[in-house]
Amino acid sequence: MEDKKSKILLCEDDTNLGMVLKNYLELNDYEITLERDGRLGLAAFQREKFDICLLDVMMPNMDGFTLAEEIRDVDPDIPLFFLSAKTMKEDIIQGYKLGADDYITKPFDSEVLLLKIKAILKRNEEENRISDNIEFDLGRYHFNPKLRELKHDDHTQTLSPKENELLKMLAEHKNDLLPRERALKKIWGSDTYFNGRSMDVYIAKLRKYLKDDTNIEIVNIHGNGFRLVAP
Amino acid sequence: MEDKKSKILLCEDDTNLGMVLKNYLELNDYEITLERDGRLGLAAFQREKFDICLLDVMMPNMDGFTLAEEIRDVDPDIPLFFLSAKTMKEDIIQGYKLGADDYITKPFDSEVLLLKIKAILKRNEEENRISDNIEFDLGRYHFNPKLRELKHDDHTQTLSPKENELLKMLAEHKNDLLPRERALKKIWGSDTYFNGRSMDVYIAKLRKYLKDDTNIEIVNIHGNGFRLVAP
DNA sequence: AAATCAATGAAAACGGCTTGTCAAAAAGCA
DNA sequence: TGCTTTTTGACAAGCCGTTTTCATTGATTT
Repeated sequence: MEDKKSKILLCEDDTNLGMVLKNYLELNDYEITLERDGRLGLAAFQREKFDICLLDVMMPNMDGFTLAEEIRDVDPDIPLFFLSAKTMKEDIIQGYKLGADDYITKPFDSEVLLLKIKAILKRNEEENRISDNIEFDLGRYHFNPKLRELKHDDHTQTLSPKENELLKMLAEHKNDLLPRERALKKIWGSDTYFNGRSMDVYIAKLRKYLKDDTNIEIVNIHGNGFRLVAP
Repeated sequence: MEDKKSKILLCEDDTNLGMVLKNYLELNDYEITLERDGRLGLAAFQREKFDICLLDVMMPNMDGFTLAEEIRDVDPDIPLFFLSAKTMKEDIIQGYKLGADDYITKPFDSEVLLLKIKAILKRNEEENRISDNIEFDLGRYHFNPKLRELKHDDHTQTLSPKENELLKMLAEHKNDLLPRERALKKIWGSDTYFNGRSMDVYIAKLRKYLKDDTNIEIVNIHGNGFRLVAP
């Protein structure tokens, strides 16, 4: 499994600036989705998985602040940068209130922007690394995501990467809802019909692996997601 | 025992500063490889072995932070110094300071730099002396990487350099995952198709050497790496 | 309650990629 | 030069993820 490029959602209605920035960031090995207004930005966000969002404040259809709220509804943790010509103090304050990680006023130095992006992504990476060594007890089972190992008694099942990631997410939400959309975006990268079907296949596989402890169940919550029920 | 000169990788796009620094450090009995951009720096790093890296932050082709990440991939422990003009935003610097052993702002006093280099190298030398003499017990086997010797009962197998390095990495991660990519970058210099094939050949060789103790196994974790299972 | 559409469950087929293995070629080294 | 070490090439075997198909269940409308 290779290190994949980090994906950036860039919402900017100024086509010139948007394209220039897109090209610049692509040269620096990021994958950019550029949308030209807030509504399109939200659609892109709901469809794909991003590592960071760069939002222009003033855009047609939906402004950057509103878009930020919508995004925060779906993912409370994703880093947000606002790009804005406004130096109004109130705007900046509102930006940070919405949980912005940075508020960048135009014109800005693209090199500095790049370094800020890197800094944020690196911080997030390190946080992920901490949760990398977690293991789970599920009834009679013991689950080690790092080794992709699901044991019980003297049985050891090696999980495939996708099985492993899905079970890990379920275990992190043990006895709680794991929303379909969340899992699809995190593991499959986007919430589409076929990815959804694929996920169902994996749910079936996990159920088979876990069937030796009748106290453990993966319950479907229709139209919403799954819940791993376990002591 | 003879002291070999410590080798320093210096990446600096300002030719003047680069040459001055190179000469100064050479006068102080270090061996310097000077490269003028990030990509060349990485190439040099993969080609030779260094004791410390001095990286300019702003360079053509690949900036110092990115280069640092690449270097850390291959060798997580090598000391890194960043050299940078002062104009950078403090917070960015702060973010990256974590990975760096020092962050030096230009203009700097070369004498101070020299002292810092000495201090770091001395610390590392001591650590290396310790980790250099490690031996491993693997089931019935005893493995001495320094002598490249793998013994069991009255059998002694002398390992080739590559066999030795690979088994050493596996042993350092005993019962844990050794990621493919990590081993490839560290031992082969880069993660390419043919290097991967080569590594598989070596895994097969090691398995053959280790087959006399059935408690020892080198297990593949598909797409991920290998795990040396041993008591 | 019947009809209908959408969401889910389960099995199997397929294509692509990773790994295991053997052997020969190439590169290093004494 | 001979020897060991390492890389390359070819092929088989295995693993994985997606897609397809068909069956089932849940929600909604009538």
